[in-house]
Amino acid sequence: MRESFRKAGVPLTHQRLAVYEELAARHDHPSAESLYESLRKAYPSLSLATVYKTLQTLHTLGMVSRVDSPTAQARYDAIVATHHHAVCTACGKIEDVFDPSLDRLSAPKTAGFVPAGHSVHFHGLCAKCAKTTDKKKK
Amino acid sequence: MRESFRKAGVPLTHQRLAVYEELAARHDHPSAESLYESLRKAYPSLSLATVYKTLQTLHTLGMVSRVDSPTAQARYDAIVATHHHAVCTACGKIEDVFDPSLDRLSAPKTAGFVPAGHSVHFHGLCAKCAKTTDKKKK
DNA sequence: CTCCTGGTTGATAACTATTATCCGCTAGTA
DNA sequence: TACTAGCGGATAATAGTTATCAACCAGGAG
Repeated sequence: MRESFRKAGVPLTHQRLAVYEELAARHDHPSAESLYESLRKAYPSLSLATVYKTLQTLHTLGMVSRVDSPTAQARYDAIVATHHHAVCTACGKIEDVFDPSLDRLSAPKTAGFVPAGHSVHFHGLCAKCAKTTDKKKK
Repeated sequence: MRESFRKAGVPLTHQRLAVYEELAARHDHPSAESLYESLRKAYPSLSLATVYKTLQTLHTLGMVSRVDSPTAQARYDAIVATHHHAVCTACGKIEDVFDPSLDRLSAPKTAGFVPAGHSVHFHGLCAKCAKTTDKKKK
């Protein structure tokens, strides 16, 4: 934990530790606001902006994951048939993925959950961005 | 098309037709704003709010699908290991789904895409909301 | 232990995506 | 063609998130 920060060269502050510990203790996938509400009891001076910035930092360090898509905007599609998506993490491009084998995934075994459908999100680099990244490495 | 509207009892206006046709003609999963930009050339009087409202209408009619998650807020998770989610469409609750069989999905065959990972989103009703819906039906 | 310095914090303003409001107008029906 | 419920347009309002910037703290040098 402490090492992860040192390795990345970012200071380990009280606030960052507090945000991470709170998040690790909860299993309800809280939003930034929700974390802020919980934390302000123990740290009244904590700012909401700090929670956002800290979550961002932790995310880039790979210590935390985001549940929802990284693009804030809702994006639409005239294709209603079941299909899946490949999202480019660099440019945000969304490509359709048609693969019937993905359509027949078994429903989750979580007790009482009534499944209505599912979708698979692949994330990675699209052809164009993969090439660009390649060039940078050279 | 025209029937879908009649069946649902909603008027088929020029604007709705225009939005749908534009969306059907594109395959880049445009956002509301992006559609608005394209449409305002042919329909200068079109309002952005109308695009939003129309997309919402089309979505509830099942004629259009949203790519991103329905919850606007980003939600975080201290679990970095590969796992999946079951999202309740009624209350927004997110449950973790651990199922190794889902972790080994084949990467998309889209040309040039460099996959980094994937996640499966189940959507449906959680145990609590399924019960509530049941009561309403009675 | 103390000082220094760059990165961080906190408070707030700004910004972006989306939704609500209100009034004039239009699609669908008779 | 006339009627009327619902829609469209313009704008304000809202929610979530990010930018700004002065004051402050963590962590290394001395």
